[in-house]
Amino acid sequence: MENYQMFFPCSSSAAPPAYGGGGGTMNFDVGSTYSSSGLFGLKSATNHIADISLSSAPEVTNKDHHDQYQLHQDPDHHHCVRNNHQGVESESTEKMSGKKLKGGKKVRRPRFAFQTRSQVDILDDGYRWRKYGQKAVKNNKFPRSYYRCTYQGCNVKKQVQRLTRDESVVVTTYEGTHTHPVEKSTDNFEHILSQMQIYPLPYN
DNA sequence: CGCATTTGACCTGCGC
DNA sequence: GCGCAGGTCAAATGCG
Repeated sequence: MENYQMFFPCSSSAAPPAYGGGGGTMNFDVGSTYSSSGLFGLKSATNHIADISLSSAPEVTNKDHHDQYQLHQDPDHHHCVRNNHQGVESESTEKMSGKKLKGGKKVRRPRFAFQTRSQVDILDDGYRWRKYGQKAVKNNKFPRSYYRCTYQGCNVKKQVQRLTRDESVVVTTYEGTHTHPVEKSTDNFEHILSQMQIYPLPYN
């Protein structure tokens, strides 16, 4: 049985900024990403997530380089992490995502990263993903894997990476919004999510 | 056979 | 301009 432990670093001492109302239960107000289908479009997830325990994250701040993932979202800007460039809205140009976009300005899509403690890299969030790349990441002994939702017309992507500092921690970054319902029953995960408390970090 | 994964090449942005 | 790092593509390969 996997033990998924969500890391939502609490920065209780610092009042979170406006979005989502700050603090409280499951209150993302992040425009497209938190769609009607749920968190990151995860309406729910996982058949086999059995024991997910909320945690006021142990110190996960990672000063070395881009490992510095913490729960964050960036509707328009890149915050803690280097989630820069990327995100072309147009479906037709999706293929060019991250590549040249002649004459066009880039529109950044919101991204979410969160950490989970898990033996496995892939959280079964109920959607079907196809791996399209893997890269070694600097200052990290684990590679980062890139996945795309396989549903036709859905251009949601996610990245999965394990932290060097703590091998049991998996960082998942979602980008985009699912345009379709979840493909499997994932009631359990939905229940988990409904109980989560989110404490967004302040941005600098 | 069809679909998913692997993996090296390629492209782009950024910092120096 | 150059090198580095991140992100994507696509051919090859694996698997059911």
